[in-house]
Amino acid sequence: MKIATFNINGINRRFGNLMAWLADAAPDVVCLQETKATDRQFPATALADAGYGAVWRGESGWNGVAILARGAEPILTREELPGNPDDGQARYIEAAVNGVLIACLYAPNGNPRPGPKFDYKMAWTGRLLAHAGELWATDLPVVLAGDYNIVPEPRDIYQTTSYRDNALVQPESRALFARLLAQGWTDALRARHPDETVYTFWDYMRNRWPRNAGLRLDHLLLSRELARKLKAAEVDREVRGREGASDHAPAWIELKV
DNA sequence: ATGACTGGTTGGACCAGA
Repeated sequence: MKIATFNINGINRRFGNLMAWLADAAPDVVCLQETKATDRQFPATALADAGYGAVWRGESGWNGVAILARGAEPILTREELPGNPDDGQARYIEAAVNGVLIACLYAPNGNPRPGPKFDYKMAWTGRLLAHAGELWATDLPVVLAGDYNIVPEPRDIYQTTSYRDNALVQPESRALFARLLAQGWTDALRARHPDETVYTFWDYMRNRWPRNAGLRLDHLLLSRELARKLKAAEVDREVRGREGASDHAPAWIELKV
């Protein structure tokens, strides 16, 4: 079973890129972030024509998340992160596919810092930590996949000082990610590549892709049982180099299921 | 500190991303 996460940065603007990658990679499950489409604008019919069932939650202009399943209909279990009924941003969706609980998340960026956006990042990611703790306690097979907007360690970003004050690399941000791992979750990409540099995002600006000036922001965290079944974890880097690409590349895992 | 890239919402600069 192959499960991917991909910050698509506009599903309709980049529908051709998405279709080409789906045809090549043939993932069983795809977590999408930044669909930037309202629920009505979501291209459910075209995805169904390509063989993918979907659940989605969008809003106008920004954010938006979706879970696709090849030859199946995901069974929706949640469409918001618990803990704040006043938070209307479309950043979380959760569904069961083939016996695996898939959590698709798009954590807030948090810039500029300090300020209300950074406070929101901390609060939202804190709510994620709480929910992840509850999921861990169920002992279900769970994948927490998405754009966490956190660079876990210094080696997960290219050599630079330009991100020094950025929300993505702050000790408070990294501490939240570390607390997730401390619950027991396995960071699949790092587990399969303990000594390699792995990036999933390259800014559009300043030739960051040709220079390989990247960051690792997209993560797949695995529950205990699924970690034992992990066969492979990779980033489809070449997708970032295509015409009209998102600024993120897809990351995926292969499970023995 | 600023600018540089891209998408979306608009009807034009502006917000947001990271």
